Amino acid sequence: MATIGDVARVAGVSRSTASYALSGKRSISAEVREKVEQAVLSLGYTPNAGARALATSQTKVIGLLARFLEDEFAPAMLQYILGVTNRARERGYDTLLLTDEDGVSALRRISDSRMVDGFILLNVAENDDRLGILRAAAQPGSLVGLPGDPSGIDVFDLDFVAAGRLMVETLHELGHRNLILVSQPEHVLERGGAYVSRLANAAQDRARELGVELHHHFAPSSQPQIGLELARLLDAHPNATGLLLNNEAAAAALPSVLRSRGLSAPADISVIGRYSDDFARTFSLPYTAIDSAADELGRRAVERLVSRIESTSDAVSPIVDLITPRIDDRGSTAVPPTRH
Amino acid sequence: MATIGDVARVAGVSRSTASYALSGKRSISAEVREKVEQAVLSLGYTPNAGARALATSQTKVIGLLARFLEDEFAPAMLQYILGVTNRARERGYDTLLLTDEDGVSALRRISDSRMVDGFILLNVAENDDRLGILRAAAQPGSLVGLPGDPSGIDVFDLDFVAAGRLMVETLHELGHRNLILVSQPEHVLERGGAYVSRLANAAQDRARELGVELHHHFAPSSQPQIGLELARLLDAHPNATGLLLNNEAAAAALPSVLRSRGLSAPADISVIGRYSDDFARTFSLPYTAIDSAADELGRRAVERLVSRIESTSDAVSPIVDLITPRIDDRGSTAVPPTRH
DNA sequence: CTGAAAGCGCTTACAG
DNA sequence: CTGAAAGCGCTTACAG
Repeated sequence: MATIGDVARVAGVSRSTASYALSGKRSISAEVREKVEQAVLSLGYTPNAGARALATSQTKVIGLLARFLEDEFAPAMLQYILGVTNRARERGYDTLLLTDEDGVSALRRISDSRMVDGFILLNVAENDDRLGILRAAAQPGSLVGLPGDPSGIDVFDLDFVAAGRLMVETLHELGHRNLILVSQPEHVLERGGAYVSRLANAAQDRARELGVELHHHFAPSSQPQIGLELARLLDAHPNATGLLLNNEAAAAALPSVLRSRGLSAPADISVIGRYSDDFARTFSLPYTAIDSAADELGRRAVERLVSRIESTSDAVSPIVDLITPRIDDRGSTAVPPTRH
Repeated sequence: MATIGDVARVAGVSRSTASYALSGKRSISAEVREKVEQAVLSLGYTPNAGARALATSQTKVIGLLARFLEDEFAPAMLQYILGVTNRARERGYDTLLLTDEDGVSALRRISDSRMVDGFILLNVAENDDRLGILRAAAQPGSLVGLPGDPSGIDVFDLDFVAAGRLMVETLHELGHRNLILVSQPEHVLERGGAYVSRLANAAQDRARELGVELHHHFAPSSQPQIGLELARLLDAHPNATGLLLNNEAAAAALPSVLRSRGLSAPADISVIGRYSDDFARTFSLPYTAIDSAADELGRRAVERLVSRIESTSDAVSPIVDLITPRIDDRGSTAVPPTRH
């Protein structure tokens, strides 16, 4: 492989001149620039990334820490990952994907060896043990997922409080007064998925304010359990006219549950879910839903991280950026059916 | 960050001795080794990856090229990716995930800049334009997906010919003589997904040999089109007693299609799919299926790549490793119903 | 506007 | 068994 020395020799200039001609970091005569560019072309020169990293202390690589938890809907993760890799590339960065079981030691290993310029952490838990390492690391980081203590770090997440309120308000406005909220399993919460309770509590509070009866239940995240549980909940709350789903598996299972009971949405029951647009397409789910905005969260995390990496002053104060929930109306909500 | 120089100073030895003590590449007195290890611990020393890469020409990173094609079932990709990243880590490698639209230039960019020691290409097409670059690259590569011309490169794929035969044989043995095969859309084939026709042709040939009538159809890969098409096929072939699905969306749509027709598998119709075990779990699909073995393919590709990277002689001849299809019996096949 | 030189942090022949 | 030195391929002050 050609080196900058080869380029310099072919162009008949010094190595420093060749380097400056390529970086544009000092003025170069048109003539010399031309010769250098010719040499680069004829030699097919590309800078050696390791050498450049050593000289500049910049790798142009972002470390992406993905956690794959049991009982989590893994395909959803792909949207976050693509949001990150694609936007990173647009900003001139490549992505090192870290899927180690032990995120703490992966983070330490990559940080200490200076393999990346910054980190993005996915699936951040309420009390995430990776945050201590990240705060002490030499490289900046962005989180996707709001932890209990976000101090000192940039955080991006869906506004689950607003999401819970929005779900209730939307059906309340249509005239619903009796709703069921199906959350993810309780152990997701115990593991640190505080967004589950953020949404549920906000929904409860808003329901109380509006005089709406809200039945909140944690439910399994896999078939066939979730299907059975949905049927049980519909039996248990016969007066409920609306179903709020903060549980992807429940959304996927609902069509067949409704069909087998001879019900349809929104004629018999209104439904609002919370999942990604992509998830809706994959499963062809017909429900109005709050988009979880996975790719957008990934993109924002990258933007912020890159500007922090490239900013000279490191006194930029950290932000917590909660995306305002947006409803994708797929026509599964309506006024409640008139009882007879 | 501490350097090897710091370690040497604290341990009271030369930098080369410190380096050798850590690599174990020459014999070191127990006493010196002890002092060096102490120094490493007290300083929290980790080698700088860029410097090491520059000195050794080894990055300990694998480049993973993933293509996300329209009309492809994206979540399936995640299994391949995890198979690769996890096995790579076990072998001491990290993974650079490349999702560039233009795989050709991504491959060239990463190869020329010496950012990785080898490549794994996912979703390889019949006539994949990345292969030319890969063959000319300084780093070795493994393919997941069999191209038309695999010469000179290690290839890993499911044996789709055997899969087609196996599907037909399994139902033939049970007594079925009239089958429908649902393939992915024809444009998947046109785009280079030759596995579609490899499976279909093998199934056709085997059916002919066994005196089985086989109706082969390309079908859409998204809802609601695929559901309608399945219904149409069942109408068009009322005497068919078995359904072979080489189309993930068809498998996902089938439960509701059967239910709405009052049919059930295997009582009324036998079903064999071809998708990953993980896919079956996610959608809780009840069908017997040939596992697409995504993670196993990823793992094998890594094993081979690593041994090629680390082998001194580069005269190792390339292999084409086709995984023998394995049927996961979920009870959706039986003897055909007796007509009356 | 350009060049000679130092330095980034490692590894590894070469000498002893 | 250990050390001094060269070299990997860049970038960037320092000098002119």
